[in-house]
Amino acid sequence: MEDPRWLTDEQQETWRKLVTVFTKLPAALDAQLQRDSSITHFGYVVLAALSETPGHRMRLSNLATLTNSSLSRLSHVMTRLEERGWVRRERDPHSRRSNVAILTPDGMAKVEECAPGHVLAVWSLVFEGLSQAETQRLDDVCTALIARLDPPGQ
Amino acid sequence: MEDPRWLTDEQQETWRKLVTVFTKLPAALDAQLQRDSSITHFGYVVLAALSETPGHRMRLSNLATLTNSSLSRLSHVMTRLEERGWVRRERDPHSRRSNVAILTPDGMAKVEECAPGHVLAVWSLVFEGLSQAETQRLDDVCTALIARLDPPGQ
DNA sequence: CAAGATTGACCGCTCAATCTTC
DNA sequence: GAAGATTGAGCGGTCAATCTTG
Repeated sequence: MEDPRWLTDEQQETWRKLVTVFTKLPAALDAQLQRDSSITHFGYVVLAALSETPGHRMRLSNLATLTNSSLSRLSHVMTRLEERGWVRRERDPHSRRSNVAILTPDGMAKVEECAPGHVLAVWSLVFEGLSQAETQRLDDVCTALIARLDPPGQ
Repeated sequence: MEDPRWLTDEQQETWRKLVTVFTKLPAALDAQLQRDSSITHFGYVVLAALSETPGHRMRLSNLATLTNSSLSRLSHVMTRLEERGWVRRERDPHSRRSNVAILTPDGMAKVEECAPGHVLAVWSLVFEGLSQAETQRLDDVCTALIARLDPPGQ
């Protein structure tokens, strides 16, 4: 666990599998949502995040953090979601340089329309095959990985 | 573990974490390779796969399967890698409708140039923080997920 | 100058259409 | 017609530049 110049055989094997997972899982999610609801997984994540928030509204910078995206990416997506009538933007009354994303009624309806198919996909791609103990292990592993990915030292 | 209509609270929480991982991990890998070596993670995967093969050559359809990509995606990437002189294509002598991807000497040099930085990134993003037991659990979890993602019933 | 946000150019991927070989 | 592969259009994302507010 000390020499970063190579990986052990076990680590290489595990790495290949992890790459397969993060290649295929997002592709499968996007494919389902695109096919059944004509929306990106990330677009859905944005709408879903707003739908769980009091007043269905949130500052863009906070929304970007919550959805693990850059402000630039979020802004582009907001533009597309706005064109479809699912969100709108408002100036934050408390700070003139902040903007707030707001879920429209149509947007809320869209989330509710997408959710069943998406949940089914998540369930059958991930959780159907996992026992409660395995789910807990998946959670632990993700927690450990996130600790490395979200630079704790800032 | 039976009703696909909703996820349990634990599953929802685990799902959020998993989404964070497969959002940030590929982004971090791409960022490192792009910054230090001006190559995509997927481009690197293609070159690395060829570098481990006898004769540094492989049929495109096999390479697509091995790298979890569509033939279309692979073909586009091959075009870009070819323009940079790292691979070339040849007609398969055994089957006139198959093509073979071949790693050039420059391509081999490119892999060797990229590898140290990439390995260091993988190590510090993933394995540095994991004990051997945790690595084994990560492997198990990935194996379980892949079983669902790679439709076994074809 | 930093934080919040937007914009445009460029690049990579997906999807459907197409071509060739079996 | 299916398998192997390529191509072009269109879309989503990144990066750097820009604008405004604090």
